[in-house]
Amino acid sequence: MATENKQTRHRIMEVAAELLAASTSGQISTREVCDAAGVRPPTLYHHFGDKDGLLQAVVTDGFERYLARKRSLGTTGDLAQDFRRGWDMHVEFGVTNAALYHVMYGQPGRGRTTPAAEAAHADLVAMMRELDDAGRLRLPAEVAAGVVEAAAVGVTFQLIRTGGVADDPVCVLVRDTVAEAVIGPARTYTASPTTPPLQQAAARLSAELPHGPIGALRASETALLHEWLAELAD
Amino acid sequence: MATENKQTRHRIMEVAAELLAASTSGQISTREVCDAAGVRPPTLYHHFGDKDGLLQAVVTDGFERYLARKRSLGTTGDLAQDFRRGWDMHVEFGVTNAALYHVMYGQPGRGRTTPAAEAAHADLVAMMRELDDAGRLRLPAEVAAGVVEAAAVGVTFQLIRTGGVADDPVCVLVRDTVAEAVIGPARTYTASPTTPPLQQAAARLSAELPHGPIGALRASETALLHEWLAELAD
DNA sequence: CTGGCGGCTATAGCGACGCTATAGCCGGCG
DNA sequence: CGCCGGCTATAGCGTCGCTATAGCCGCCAG
Repeated sequence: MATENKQTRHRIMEVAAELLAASTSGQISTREVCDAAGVRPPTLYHHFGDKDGLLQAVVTDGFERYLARKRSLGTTGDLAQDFRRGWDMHVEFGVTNAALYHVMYGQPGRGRTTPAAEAAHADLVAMMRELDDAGRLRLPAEVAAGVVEAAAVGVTFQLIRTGGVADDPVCVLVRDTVAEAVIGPARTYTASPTTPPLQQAAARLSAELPHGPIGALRASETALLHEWLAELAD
Repeated sequence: MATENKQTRHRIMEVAAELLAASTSGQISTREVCDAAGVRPPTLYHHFGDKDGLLQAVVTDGFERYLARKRSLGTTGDLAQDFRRGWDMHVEFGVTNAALYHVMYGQPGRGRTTPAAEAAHADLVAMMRELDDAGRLRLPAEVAAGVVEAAAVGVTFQLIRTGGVADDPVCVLVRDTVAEAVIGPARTYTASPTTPPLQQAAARLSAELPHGPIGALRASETALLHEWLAELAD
């Protein structure tokens, strides 16, 4: 029982994360954490100070694992695609760890920012700086990071509320809209080689198809059609 | 002391709203509400059932006042400008009533939606329908409402966190970006009839497009796409 | 006038919460 | 061996959301 310092601390965090994930209300009590971890309250408060300290430790740990996984994927070479992948991973983390995500971004206090949220913000600013260095950013890096963060957090909360998943059309739509507003075109160097017939046909129709209602299709439907054609031509 | 039913109930709600606005943590206790209102706990629970009932009553009342004020402004005649004004009012309500806004949209429970949030959603869908009827919506009304809601709530939370105001550049940027993505240009009545090149392109894509899911499109979506292509090629 | 009736409120208290003052365990070091 | 310091347990404080019970008081029939 001597040097199980780290072990006890780690076990408490594990148990707290499990209870938090299993909780429907997103709230846990320190007492149930203590019971489940086989520990008395003073031990918990010795390691984490107070309940908020425990929650912050749990969410920071979970988010750092997510960040490590994200970084381990490296880059695809295409900054715009890296952006989309980063967005999707952020949303997926929030949806699969709804309770933790609320601890990160759902704190009522004015001006409060959790360590995990600050880490996410720093990571985002770094990506924006990368885009800026490549000459593909349409806005100052800090403003762009603010735009992306606001939109991504909003979408994630929405998906949590509606029980949606990361490939929800709303999520993809907002993601690509924000991407287009923030990221500029790649350097002219592209010159897409050997476009498959399906993509050619989609691009051709996209060029011919007017915006607004046509035939039996309403304006909203042609708009969605344009969206799909862009997806197919990509 | 007889028929002060409504008066007592109303006073409790007023006191609760004040305490909630004055609270830095965004949390209030039923006991301090009772003390401030000069009332004992059973009275509070008689009128509101439980603490959540009180909070919902307060937030619903505040939000209904906001909705009434919004509707009393009428329309400007320009739907796009109405959209921007509605966005700004929503954000302003959230920023100036941060605690209430967290009760509306910051509930951890999966799939939970508060009455006030549902009212806001219904109002938004109505506006999107109006845009659709005018032929200026690029997306189905429900999808558009989801996009706008996610972005607006995200921006509002962001402003509350950072202590910003409604005319923050990030807010305006996201607002106009979303507006451009959702709202199309005013109708021009060019009414281009289905030209042969369009029909050719539609038929060509229809031949190339497989049945079943492809890329980001689900099977149901490709099916609908095939339908529309047949419509265009007709 | 009066006596019951029913809606609203107060008294008092339950169980659970976050948190802690205090003391005891126990391995490492002189 | 003794003592010292980090970790843990016992027990409890004050507060929380909520409620069982009873009493107040205007209202209406008798």
